[in-house]
Amino acid sequence: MKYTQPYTPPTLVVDAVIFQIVNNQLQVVLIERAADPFKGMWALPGGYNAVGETTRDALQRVVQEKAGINLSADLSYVEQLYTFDTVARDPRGHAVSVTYMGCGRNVEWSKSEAHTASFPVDNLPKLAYDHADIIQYAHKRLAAKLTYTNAVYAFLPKRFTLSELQAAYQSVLGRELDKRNFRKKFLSLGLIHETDEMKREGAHRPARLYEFNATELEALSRSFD
Amino acid sequence: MKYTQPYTPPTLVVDAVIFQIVNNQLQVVLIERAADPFKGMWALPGGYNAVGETTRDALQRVVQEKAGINLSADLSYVEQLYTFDTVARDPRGHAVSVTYMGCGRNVEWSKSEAHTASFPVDNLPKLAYDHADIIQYAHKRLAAKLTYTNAVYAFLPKRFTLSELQAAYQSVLGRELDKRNFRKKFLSLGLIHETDEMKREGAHRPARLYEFNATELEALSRSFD
DNA sequence: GCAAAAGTGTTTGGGATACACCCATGC
DNA sequence: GCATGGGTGTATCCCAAACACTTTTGC
Repeated sequence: MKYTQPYTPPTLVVDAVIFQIVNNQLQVVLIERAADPFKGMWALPGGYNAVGETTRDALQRVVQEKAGINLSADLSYVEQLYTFDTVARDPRGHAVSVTYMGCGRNVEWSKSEAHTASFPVDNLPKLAYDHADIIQYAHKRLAAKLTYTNAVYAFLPKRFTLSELQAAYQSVLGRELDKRNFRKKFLSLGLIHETDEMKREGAHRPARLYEFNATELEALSRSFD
Repeated sequence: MKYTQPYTPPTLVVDAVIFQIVNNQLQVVLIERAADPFKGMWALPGGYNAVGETTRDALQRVVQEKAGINLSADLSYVEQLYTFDTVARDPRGHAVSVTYMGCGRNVEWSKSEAHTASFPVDNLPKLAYDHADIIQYAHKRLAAKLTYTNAVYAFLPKRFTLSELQAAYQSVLGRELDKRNFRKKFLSLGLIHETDEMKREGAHRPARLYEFNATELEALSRSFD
């Protein structure tokens, strides 16, 4: 059966805000636009959503095409963010963007992708479209998410030290936390368990390595912070 | 300039979850479908989003057309919820739905709209499409929203009693709250102020009427509950 | 021995929870 | 005077916040 469609739909696009932490800085993966509009400016990886594919599938495809990143393989957490739809956001015509946010660590792109790079969220280049707004929105959501879920796991290796965990929080929240209170609180949440492995690195006392009990998103019993 | 569009976009639709509280029950406004698919079943008011109109504008239009409700006039709080996009959600073809949630009180529709009605969220009729999922998602989000924002104002008249306020919370959260603790906590948030007016009704002590300081959404200093 | 990060406890204040009775009114 | 909902206070417990020194290692 065919839709009796009285209206022409707008173009549908998807865009990805891909976060990772590098040198204790929260960074976003961007691509440099090769063509107009906004040629030479940086933008979120994104592209068209065709009929018959979900936005999540389209995202996977365009992030692979545009940035050489495999979403499912490289990002341990992906969620839909918001749908941006102001009529003038794309100068070529009305394009509705369903945006996603993803978090990973050491996100890799093929070397051929010379126009892919990762920038600190608090020091972004000039951005195309309304992408600066989208990133700001994503950052706010991410910070909130860390306070009431176990989402940090997405930024960390399988085994990690408590200092690394705390540093991840600090990078996302943008402020310092008290070491003793942080450890006490986090350990009391029961999300992680210690391993018998230590991390020894540099001229100082080795650090105990921990693991998450679950690497799927779950709500915290008491919200953090 | 014209898009060089390599893909045909899916159909874009908008759907509204309109909440109100009636007899201390959280209810949702639904319309009875007059045509296939899902003829005779109930559904969220919604419809096509044309190129050139924002989803918010399309929502306003279709909610007026389908349910005879004026969103801006009748609902004091509206927010975008989520975009549902599974390919099979509409049997006629791939339709991506940008959904919104709105809250109001005594939401009115014209008498001619015989196929519009309001149902308790915990006792819904058989619903078309994936609308049961959408309502469940909206309800969860609404409950969360009440705990960290002043969003309840949308369900209440300009002046209201503390018992009415508490009842609104209870209807949304689906559980009882302690009267003394509720009042102490809510008053300490500084969101409302008392007026010199009393509500006298029935054979019992009159109740002090209160007003919100702001009727725009704001975050609570300490989260509620 | 010294530089560097890991690790560790206690005190204090404030808010969450639990809980029961008197007040003002209409009839 | 009685039925109905409005209105009020206290004690306890847990958690958040503030805060500084010792431990283990590599060189």
